[in-house]
Amino acid sequence: MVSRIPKPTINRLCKIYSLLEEFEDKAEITVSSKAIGERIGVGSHSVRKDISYLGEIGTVGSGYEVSKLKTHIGQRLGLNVERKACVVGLGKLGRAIMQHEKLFSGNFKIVAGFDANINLLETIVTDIPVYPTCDIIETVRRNAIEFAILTVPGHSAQEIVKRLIGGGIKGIINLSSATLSASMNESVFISNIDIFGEFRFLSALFTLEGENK
Amino acid sequence: MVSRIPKPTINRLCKIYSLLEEFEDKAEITVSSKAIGERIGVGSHSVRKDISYLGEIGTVGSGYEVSKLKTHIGQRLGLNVERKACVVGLGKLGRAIMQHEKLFSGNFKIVAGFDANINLLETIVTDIPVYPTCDIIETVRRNAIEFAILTVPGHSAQEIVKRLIGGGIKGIINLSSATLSASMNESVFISNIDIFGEFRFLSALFTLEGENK
DNA sequence: TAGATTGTTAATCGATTAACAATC
DNA sequence: TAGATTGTTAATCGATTAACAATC
Repeated sequence: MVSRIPKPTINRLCKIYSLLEEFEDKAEITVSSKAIGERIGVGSHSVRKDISYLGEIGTVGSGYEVSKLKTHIGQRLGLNVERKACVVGLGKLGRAIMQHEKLFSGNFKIVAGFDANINLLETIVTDIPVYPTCDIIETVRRNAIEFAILTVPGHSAQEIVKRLIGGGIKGIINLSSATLSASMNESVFISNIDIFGEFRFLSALFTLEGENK
Repeated sequence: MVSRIPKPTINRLCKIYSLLEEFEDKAEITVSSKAIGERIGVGSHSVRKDISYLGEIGTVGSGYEVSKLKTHIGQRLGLNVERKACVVGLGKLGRAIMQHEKLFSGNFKIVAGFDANINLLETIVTDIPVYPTCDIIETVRRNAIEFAILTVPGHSAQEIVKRLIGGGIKGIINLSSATLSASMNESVFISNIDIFGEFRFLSALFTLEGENK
């Protein structure tokens, strides 16, 4: 039996997967753990250890076959499955993300947008259908939307999450300034990304530089 | 001598700081580690441990004084110092961030924008001065800009970073799909945030659910 | 063969959690 | 006083790093 995969490893495997797409475009046949490590910013041991969670995939002496490794990672992590997503909060940031179609390489598709401001909805020009936030539960359920990206003001984030969960959402990327966490009985994955908070963090690291490595 | 502060702790202290701003607005006088923990999604022990890196600030039995704790965190992490920042890459995402002035509560100020496309620059309506990317080094240096946010395509990220570092930048938030790392001799903090990669990560977590807690 | 590179084990490192004495 | 809550120590947990035998 293959053991549980640690979260940091899952994260790196996702990065490796993206990298392999790039190598495939360049028609590279094989790649070594050293080459991968240099690109994603970790040591070659880490890369080998991470990949070893998927089984024995490499060839001693010559490295990994690009297409084979990509297939293994994709299958194990379910990265080849198409996922439907929605954006909640159609301010500048939300609209920018909704229309960033190019970055959704392959398996993600934004199928709906939501905003509390009905007047704003009328002004949005896009192929993607947009709805008022009161329709979240019904729309998410009807379209079997699995993931959501939150770009609403921090104070309304918690309420929106409740509705998304009510509609059966499976994962949420929270770009609001609020820190959200799923309560015990709810099986939803929440990833908090606070871009502006990140400025503070960098600023703090800089202040503490020296004493802190 | 106070020991080195771990990175996860620094990150949480930043979150606590934001929270304290909120409590201050609500005119709360004191707050307990339990209350803080509930809001940032960690246990009360973690909160106490984190705060204890700053010294003995709380009062046994009644918790922490909001304003006192905020002052301590702010001073130690340098969060009260005003920082100048710039945005490189003025596509939809970059413009959205540049104009998100409201979220820059207090200590961050975006003083410049850059884009490689000179025609695009002409069309941008904003109070913030914008420049072609070839002016990065000179502009960053002249204005003593400390932080940069990168919203350029992945393939040009590395080249832009070189210029930013050439201008003396201290921290970079990288929102491109490329994973960047500072080489040994460069003292710059880089934070990689791949919003679209995060979708993959969530999708993988969901796929592995059950076997992986 | 000789050089390269994997997969795995063991050692190290660092962070989180638990528990509790101290005390307002 | 009794209840609440801190700061700290010790125990646990998990991830990273180092090293190397195996082998193409």
